[in-house]
Amino acid sequence: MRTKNTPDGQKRPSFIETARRTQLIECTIETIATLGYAQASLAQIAKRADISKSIITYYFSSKEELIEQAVKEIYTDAARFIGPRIAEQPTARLRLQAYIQSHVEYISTHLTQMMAIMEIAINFRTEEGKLRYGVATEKPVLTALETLLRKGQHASDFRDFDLHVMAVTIRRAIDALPPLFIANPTLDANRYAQELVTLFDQATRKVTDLQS
Amino acid sequence: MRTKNTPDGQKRPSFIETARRTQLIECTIETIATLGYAQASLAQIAKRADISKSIITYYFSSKEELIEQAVKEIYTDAARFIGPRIAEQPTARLRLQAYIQSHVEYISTHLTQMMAIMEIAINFRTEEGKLRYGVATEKPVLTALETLLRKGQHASDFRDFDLHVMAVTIRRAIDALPPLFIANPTLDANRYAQELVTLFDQATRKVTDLQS
Amino acid sequence: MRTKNTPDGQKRPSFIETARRTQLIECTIETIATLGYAQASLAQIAKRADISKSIITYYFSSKEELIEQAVKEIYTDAARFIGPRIAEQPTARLRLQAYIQSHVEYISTHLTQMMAIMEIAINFRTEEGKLRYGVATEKPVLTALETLLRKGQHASDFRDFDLHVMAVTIRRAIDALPPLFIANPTLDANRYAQELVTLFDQATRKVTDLQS
Amino acid sequence: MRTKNTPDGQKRPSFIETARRTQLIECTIETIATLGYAQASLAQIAKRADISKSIITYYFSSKEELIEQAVKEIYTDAARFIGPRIAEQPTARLRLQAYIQSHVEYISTHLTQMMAIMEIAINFRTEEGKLRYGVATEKPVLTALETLLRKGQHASDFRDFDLHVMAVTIRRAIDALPPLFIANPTLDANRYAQELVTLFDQATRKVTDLQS
DNA sequence: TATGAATGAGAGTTCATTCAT
DNA sequence: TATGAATGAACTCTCATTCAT
Repeated sequence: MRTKNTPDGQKRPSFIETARRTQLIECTIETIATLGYAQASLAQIAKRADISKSIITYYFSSKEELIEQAVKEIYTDAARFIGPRIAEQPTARLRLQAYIQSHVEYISTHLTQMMAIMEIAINFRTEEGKLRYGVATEKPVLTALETLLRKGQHASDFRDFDLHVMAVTIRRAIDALPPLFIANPTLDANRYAQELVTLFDQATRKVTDLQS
Repeated sequence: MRTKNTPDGQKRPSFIETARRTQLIECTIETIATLGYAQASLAQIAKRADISKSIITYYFSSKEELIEQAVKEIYTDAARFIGPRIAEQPTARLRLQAYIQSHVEYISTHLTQMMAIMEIAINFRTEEGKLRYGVATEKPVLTALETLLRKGQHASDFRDFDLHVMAVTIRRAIDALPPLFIANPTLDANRYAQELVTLFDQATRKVTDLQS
Repeated sequence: MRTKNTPDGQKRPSFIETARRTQLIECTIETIATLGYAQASLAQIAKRADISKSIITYYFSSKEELIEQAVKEIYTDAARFIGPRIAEQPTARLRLQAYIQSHVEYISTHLTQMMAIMEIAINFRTEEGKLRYGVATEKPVLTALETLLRKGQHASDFRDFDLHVMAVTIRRAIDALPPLFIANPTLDANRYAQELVTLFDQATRKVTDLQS
Repeated sequence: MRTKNTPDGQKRPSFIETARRTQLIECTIETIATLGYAQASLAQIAKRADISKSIITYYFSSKEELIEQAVKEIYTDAARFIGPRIAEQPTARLRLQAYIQSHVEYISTHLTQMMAIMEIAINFRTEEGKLRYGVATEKPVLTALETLLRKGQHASDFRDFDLHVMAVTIRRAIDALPPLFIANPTLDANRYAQELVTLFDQATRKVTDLQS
């Protein structure tokens, strides 16, 4: 019923609709991040938005759709920030550096979203009981990172490590951040990023490159 | 009603009680690992144990206690396996190596328990809504690892990295394994461990040590 | 707000109003016939009409009124078709024959309406929980049929059966048709009508009339 | 969870369970008969039984199962009464007579059940929206009646009418009774049955048989 | 004239927990 | 020691209706 196409083109969502959907997605993200996935009932989300429960199902056909929209929103925004920062680097080594730095920067400035998306990734299941954003969903992300690393190996920037192990380790190092930052708000994101950069720079380096 | 200490002495748990508690804890672990934390209702756990739901609340004062016992059980068993393997190593470098290898070995042979404990860590909250096994709970684990690393730095085995960052990165690299092994049962644990060992060996090394 | 009579005269409904009301009644009939009474929510009706839900409550004070109008519409149209066909027959026997034939003919060509009206008759209840179109509402219909039959008895066309039993049986034989035709579209309406005519012709006949 | 088979045989339902299930089925039948299918929510049923809503889903896995059990119960009981009364008759004509009489007798003494089953037949839909006890379900009933009639035709007891039309007409004449009896409790069931018997006796008779 | 926005009531269902036996 | 029985709270979702524009 919401935002449907009409024969003569597309029905633009009204201002209020856009505002409400945005508001509801934000409240959903906040609620999940704050209370955890399991406690983020429609009632809690509505309470946070200070509206009635039914409004949510008025703008979203189901809780499932609401959460999927939230995920989409978060991913899109993150990709817009991070993507270009990596792409503009000329070498694999610099791209890996940019990969880490841009992720840390984005995460440290979007803690709520990052907590929410992790809660969702871990808990959101389809009707058949399988994780909606589980290992399979992460695959493209890992593949992209592996591709970056592989190019580095081909260019002799990197040593001959296992691509998958390295990619997973980098990803998990990054995913570790949201709870860290939330538990310790004074944590210095730049320093943390720099430490990670150095860590993985050494980890990926050819031994001979370290000489002298 | 449950075996509690009384001022005048101790009431030993009966054989049946011990057996039941063990059985229930195992079933809880399996259920959480298989269905996920949210789906692991008392009904599901009882179903898996092929007993009535009430038995659970007879032996455990609440679901909360049951899960806490399960966590305790898993931690204890893991520590018994891993602890000595690390302690017997003479140098920090070897201890780190043993740390990674013994963790990977234990995890790859206790996937159910590891999945369960991760589900619990991520989802189990107190009544006030705070994670019961969150960052605070992990602190001792991290501290121990940091101590290991610090000793290595003092002994000039390791370079001068940030202890916390390195410790977190190692932990997350290890925590990544359960879902990986479950999704890909043919994964070679030894190779994975060796890759991680090499990765963090290089990451912690002093540059000059790598020469020639 | 809706066309109501005022003391000083009458407010004629506008063209648009008439069109809308007709459209909405049609869509209501179709929806009820297709999805069943319970599934025929205002949302479904509006969807079928491709308009907003609110239009319905703009032109009809409530869902109750909408359905009552639909019933009225269906009854009126059916009566216009069937009434004259019966009236023009000279004898009771022929009128009964025409009664059955004209009903079967009308029903077989108005299946949607007939399904809808049956759904409504069976399900539509007042606020107190009583059927709005239950036995009481059917009474005039039965009385008319009973009158026809009584005249036949007085004219010695018919034997001395119980008027009410015969009338009810004839009505139910006719009411049975809509689901039959819908489930089996190849059903021959004329043959069915002829079978019913013969059936009730024999059922109403005096035994002596059947001789020779 | 209810009444499950165990390896060593069958787990008999407890006395209370049997009593509750019986009670709940009865209350369901009464509620549907009284308030209509749409108003017969679990809340209403529980209210009538003076228990909490959850008990219903404790004994029945879903509302669907509850209703199916109710249907089964009603059908079984009715068949037990009616079946033998028909079977014991030697000729088709007498069997048809017994068919009508036993149905009328059973219906007039089980009005609540008959109302309920009609409500259910008309309204109970599967998830796909199709009637659970619709035309298809009635087929065996009609087929049995058609078989009875066909034998009568073969034995030259009956004239050469269309089997399906006659069967449907007889069924509908019988199905008409529950609302009639409820609206008019003083109605004489025996007289009604006798009228129907005569009606269909004449309707099925060969013309020549009526001579003399 | 038309509609989007919003709501509260109530639907079926799940669940941890209590209690009597 | 074990369990069936029962409950109340909370869950997601549907719906007829109201209201401002």
